[in-house]
Formats: sequence, C-alpha cells, structure tokens
Amino acid sequence: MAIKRQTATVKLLWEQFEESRDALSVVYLVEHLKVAMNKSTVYRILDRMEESGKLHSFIGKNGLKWYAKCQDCSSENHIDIHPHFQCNGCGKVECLTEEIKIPKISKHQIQLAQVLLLGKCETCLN
Amino acid sequence: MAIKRQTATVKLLWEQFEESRDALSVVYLVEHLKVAMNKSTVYRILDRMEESGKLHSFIGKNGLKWYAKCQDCSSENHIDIHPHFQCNGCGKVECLTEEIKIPKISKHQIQLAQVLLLGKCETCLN
DNA sequence: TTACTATTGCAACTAAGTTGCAAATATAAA
DNA sequence: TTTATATTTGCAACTTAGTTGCAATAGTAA
Repeated sequence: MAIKRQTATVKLLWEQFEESRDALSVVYLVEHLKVAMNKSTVYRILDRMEESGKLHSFIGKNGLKWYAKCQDCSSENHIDIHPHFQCNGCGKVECLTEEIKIPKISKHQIQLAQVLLLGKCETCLN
Repeated sequence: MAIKRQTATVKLLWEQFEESRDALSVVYLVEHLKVAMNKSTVYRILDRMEESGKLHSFIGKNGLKWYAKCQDCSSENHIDIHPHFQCNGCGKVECLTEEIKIPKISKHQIQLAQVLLLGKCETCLN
C-alpha cells in the first residue's frame, strides 16, 4: 500500500533522504532511528515510499537492502538501467546517472537490470 | 583457505555444478544436500572453491547468494563484467557470456561490476 | 467532534549465514 | 602399511536481516 498519511515517523524518515543524495541502507536507518521508531515501522514506511515512487531500492554488495530518493527517474523507468556505485573502502553507496547499455540476449526477455559498480570513491582515493 | 583435500563432501558438491551450467543458490544446495552434509559444510566448501577459482559467487535478486562454475574466465577477471540472468518466472539463474561495457565514472575507480539482468527465460517465455 | 481506516509498537518469529570446538579423515612421510 | 599432522566436518548455539499478527494509537475526512 502507498503512503496515505503524513505521520511523524514518515516525515522523520523522509528527512534522512532529503539530507543526502546518497543511498541509505535499511540497517543504517534502523540503527540511526531506533530511538524514534520501531524497526518494523522503518521497513514498512520504506516499502510504502517505494510503492509511491518516492524511493527506489536495490541490493548492495553483501546482500543488504538500500534505498535512495528517486531523482531524474519517472515512476516507470526508475529501476531500469540506473547503476549504483558502492565504495569498497567506506561502504558508501551513490546513485549514478551514467547509462549502462544492456545488449539483447537471444531467447531471453530482459525486463530490468541491476548494475552495482564496486570500487573506490573520491574520498577514499585520496 | 583454498581446497586442499578431496573429501567425499567436496566431490559431491562439485558434482552438482558439473551437472548443470546454471548457477545454484546456497539455499538450494543446503536443502538438496542436507541428507549428505551439514549446512556449515556447504558454506565452507563453497567458500574454499571460490578461493580456489573453481566457482564464482554473486548476489541474486532478493539478496541470496549464488555460485556458478567458472568457465571461460581466468582466476583474475572472473567476476569483472560477466553478467548474470535471473528469471522472474522460475527463479533460475544463468551465466551470460555477453560483455557489458562499463563507462568510466569521473573521480571513481571501478574495480568490479555486478550486473544482474532480470526477465523471462526461454522456458518461461513459451 | 466523531468515525473510520491507516499506521505504529511490540514481541515473537523465520531464514540466511557464522562460529567455536571436539571428533573424524585425507594425505604426506616414515 | 602405519603413523603423524593438518585439514575438514558435524553439531549446536549463535547473529543478524527481515517479517508478521494483533491490539493500541493517531491522521484525516465528514
């Protein structure tokens, strides 16, 4: 179900994403907000925000779930070929705007591509 | 640590991969082999086989870990840009040989790319 | 202010993956 | 073939991410 009510917890959670352009892991959000709300609440609000098209989610390098604000993306194509970058040094995750070209695969219908690039971010390079 | 001894469990686990070119999830292997070996053993052997360069691993669409036999890939570049395909219908995962071009990202050093394509496989299309 | 439905907290749960340790076993050396 | 040793395994207990049912709470429209 999509977001229907502007509760205090919904506002607080949304502020986390407004403050940074980077993606945030659910684990971080649960820990960071644990004095303010229950972890089930975090999971459920993130779910609803994704359904509302305000956030998109993806899986990070060790299988953890991450969310980020949808920026340039419409609610239809927002997951298509938008790649993510995760730093092997500090673990930070960024949304990239670069487009990745996905080739046609014979006898397969591609509906969606998840591209996770791993490496060193600007900070960790210096 | 890499594989050092050819135990019965090591042989049995390896046979699973010889029988199919597709990737196998750890969850499947643990369940499928539970009469023959303990789940810690499955996890540990897979670990060692990856370190030996016989298998490579990646994360599937819902964060589960998958392994597949290394085929064309040398032990250095085997994870680089080799994409995987997971069927949204039956859940099956294939290794693809098609190359995905990763653009340079300014101020980032890319060390590795994980590309997961989701869609319908040949069987599920018909 | 009321009434209705969405939302939340809580506690208990599921499932994936990990760990320490003692027992078993592959393998190289004698 | 036997011995010695380091690797591997099973077991049970654990950690952590994520889910669920239910009763209590709180937005919001009327």
